[in-house]
Amino acid sequence: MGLVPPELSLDFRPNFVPKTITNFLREVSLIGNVSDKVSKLDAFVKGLEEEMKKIDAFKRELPLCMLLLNDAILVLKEESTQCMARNVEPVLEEFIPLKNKEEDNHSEEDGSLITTKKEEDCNNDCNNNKDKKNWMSSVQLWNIDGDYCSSDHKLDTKRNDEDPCKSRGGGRGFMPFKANLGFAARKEEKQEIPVHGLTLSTPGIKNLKEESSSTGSRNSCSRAVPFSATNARSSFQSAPPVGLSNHLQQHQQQQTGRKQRRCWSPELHRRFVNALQQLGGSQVATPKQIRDLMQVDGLTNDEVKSHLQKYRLHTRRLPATTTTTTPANQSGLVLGGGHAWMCQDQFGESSKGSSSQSGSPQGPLQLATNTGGTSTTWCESMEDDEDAKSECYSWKSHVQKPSKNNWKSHVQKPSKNNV
DNA sequence: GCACGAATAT
DNA sequence: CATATTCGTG
Repeated sequence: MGLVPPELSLDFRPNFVPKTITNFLREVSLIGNVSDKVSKLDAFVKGLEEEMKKIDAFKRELPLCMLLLNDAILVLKEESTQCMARNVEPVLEEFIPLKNKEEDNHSEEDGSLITTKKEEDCNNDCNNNKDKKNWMSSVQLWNIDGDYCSSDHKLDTKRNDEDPCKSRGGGRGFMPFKANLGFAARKEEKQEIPVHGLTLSTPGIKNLKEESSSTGSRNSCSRAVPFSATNARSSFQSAPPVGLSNHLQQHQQQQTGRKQRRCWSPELHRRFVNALQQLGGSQVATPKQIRDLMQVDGLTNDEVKSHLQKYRLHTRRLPATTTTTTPANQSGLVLGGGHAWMCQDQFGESSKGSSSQSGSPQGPLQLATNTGGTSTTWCESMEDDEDAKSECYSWKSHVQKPSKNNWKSHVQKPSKNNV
């Protein structure tokens, strides 16, 4: 857009007249009868105005068309006016083209632009599917949202299988909403191998640190994806696609030193949340219990612990934004910073005891989209309850104990961890 | 020695 | 940021 050629520049408005107009004026100039001239001019203007209306809807996408039409209309009107005024008719010369119509096609380099086009062409273009299409595609503002929503929805409703890790190029654990914001899309949509996310899909490889350092990517999943270019390096142990036994995983882990990043797919998370509910909430549930309930093969305590930690973290710090904790939110799913947490656990009430939900998919999840990018809007509902319990928590949060280090030195437990 | 939560590293 | 690891404790 910023490339408007001189001819189209607003600065030239008074001088720039498309050839078509020029030719038209030339014709008109040949007419002796002034009234005829005027009527002809008016007719043309009218036609242009009509065209203008037609493309009005596309003005955003066809600014140049609008501009040209507008220019033409102005010029013709002026001409018409002058004509009537002088009753005679000299003028037209000023509109005489410097180039010939024939030049149209090739002349200027920018020629590609509308400069060479006639109004009609322009109009045609305007009505042209192609343009419309472009226009439409460029509108994406809502598209994005829609996309996001839909995909999201998809996940929620059918989340049976695969899941984001695989379906999305760079998918990450939960629903990677943010990712696709418009541009990003282009990235390698690696559709590589079907790494079944679900279950624990631990994607297998451990390209961990090495590759992580190279790309710095933080997409857990993508990282895990076996054959991605970035991972090429770690190919030496191409990942066993799916179910990779713990055994194997461990083995690999040993080799690489670092554990493979677990991709917490929505499904996985769902189970996690489910387990939480059954256990009475994130504040009381312990990693081990959770893991047991989740019944996910290969899932480790540490992983659950880690996830739980984050979960708590997120659920607990409710935006001081007060309010918004409408009861309605209770079963909501919340999103923050791109991740969606399903805080369904409002076990506060019912849920807890009922084992009913264990296997079955949880009820309808609702999304509380918070695209704001701003941080959180965690639905904590239940967490409120928990906050009550958070007593114990509070002391934790009061980390402030600086003495810690000192103690540490004193205590100096040499044991296990050091290894 | 295990399980946790918190802190820190990646 | 999300996840993994480490640390300090009970």
